[in-house]
Amino acid sequence: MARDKKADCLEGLRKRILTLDIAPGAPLDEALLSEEYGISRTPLREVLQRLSGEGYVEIVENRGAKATSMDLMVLRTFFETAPLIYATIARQAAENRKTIEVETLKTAQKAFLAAISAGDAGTAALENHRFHATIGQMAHNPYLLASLNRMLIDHTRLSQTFYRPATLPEERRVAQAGQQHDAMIAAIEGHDPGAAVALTLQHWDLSRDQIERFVRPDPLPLDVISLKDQRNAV
Amino acid sequence: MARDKKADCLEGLRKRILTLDIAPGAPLDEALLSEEYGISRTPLREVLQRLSGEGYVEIVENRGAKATSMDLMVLRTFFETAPLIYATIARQAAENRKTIEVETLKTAQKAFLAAISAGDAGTAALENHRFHATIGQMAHNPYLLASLNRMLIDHTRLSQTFYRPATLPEERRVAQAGQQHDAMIAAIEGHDPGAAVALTLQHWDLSRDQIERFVRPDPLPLDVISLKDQRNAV
DNA sequence: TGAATACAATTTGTATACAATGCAATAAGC
DNA sequence: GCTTATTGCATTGTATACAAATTGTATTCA
Repeated sequence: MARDKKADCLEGLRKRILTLDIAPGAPLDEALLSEEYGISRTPLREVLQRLSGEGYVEIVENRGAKATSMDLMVLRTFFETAPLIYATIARQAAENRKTIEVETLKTAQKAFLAAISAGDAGTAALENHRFHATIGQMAHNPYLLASLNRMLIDHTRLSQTFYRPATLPEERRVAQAGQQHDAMIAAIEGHDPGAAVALTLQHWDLSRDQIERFVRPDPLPLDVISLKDQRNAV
Repeated sequence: MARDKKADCLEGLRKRILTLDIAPGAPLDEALLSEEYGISRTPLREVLQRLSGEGYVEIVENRGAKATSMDLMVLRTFFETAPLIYATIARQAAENRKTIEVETLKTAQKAFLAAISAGDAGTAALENHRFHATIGQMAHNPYLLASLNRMLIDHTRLSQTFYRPATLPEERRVAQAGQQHDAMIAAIEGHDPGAAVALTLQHWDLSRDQIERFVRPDPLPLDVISLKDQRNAV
């Protein structure tokens, strides 16, 4: 299996960053990682350079690499920019997709649904990432693709909780996301840019609401010790 | 001067690709370049990886690096996408610019005008690149910045002839581009997103017309040998 | 006590030697 | 004659050893 260790390392680090196994801002130790993936530091450093170009990590000279951080201002920008990029990519995917690419997209969707059914949250998030990255490819626009791929990194990291539904309404939203994917496939396959854009914006709304719940979760219960007891406690 | 050879190499290769000194699709020989910049292959390869991430070069495993190519379909996409990215970046630059950044932009513009006055076409193109990259920074949108930087690479390569005006109308257009820059600075400094967008679209129109003249130049004269002579020639 | 400095330890950056891969030219087989 | 092997060469990929830089710690002196 581990025939191409360098590729494994590249893919492995991508996954670990996307799933928050490596947290935003966490330092990446060259010696440790090269040991872990069974390669020397030279190719590992090339992997880090590449990940830096893709937006997964940030490298500072003489001070090593970190997983790309997500501060408040960037988050704000993320919400601002996502609809524009996603919608434009969807439009161009519907316009420019090749027949063979639709099959790739359907395969990604199948894997996505399977991961949801299996309750495998990490895999579901990664397969969702792959689904949207595939649509990005289908737009055949290298310029916008650069933006999209950067957005998808943060989007996947932000939506980690999405595929671990705790309540019935959450579960329903996950199922709805799966249905929206199917509708998007149909619009893209049918060369219908208008529908692709509309569906994409709906999909974004669903995702955005869920992310907001992740960023601003319900506050911890105040009444574990009742307020009255607290007053008398000291 | 050549204290940090690696940085020189990075910057040098960027410039050579932007000025078409290294043509689109041209292979980059590791041994040759490392010799040329006085560094070993290890850091040179890291430079190439980085340039790959920035969109300047394309690396194929076991087959080396090439300057990113510009085929017909990509060119079409370029014209399609540029207004959207440029306008959106301009809007956000006007909204989000910091005071200190305006000075940086003015410095870039000064260098740009100086290069034009000096008739230094290569430098003018590079300084124009720097001007627009600076506006990109000022938008404080890492997602869109990825798109913008990729567009600017191809834009600079396509507009190489622009700053080498051969006729009076061309010279006038170069001067107009300089004036538009000044107006854009004012709009961004004045926090006027609407004006920034409008000016940017005008600037794009000017640039697009010039690029079209570059891509589709005037046909070679047919009457060097008159048509009548041609008919009788064979 | 606190600031400054010298030193040690860890980490990053680079050069070189060697292994593996791909390409091209030539030779063998149908 | 055309396709298919084979061999040699050129180029890319990797490991290791070493150099440079940064960080943390201890020690000295005001």
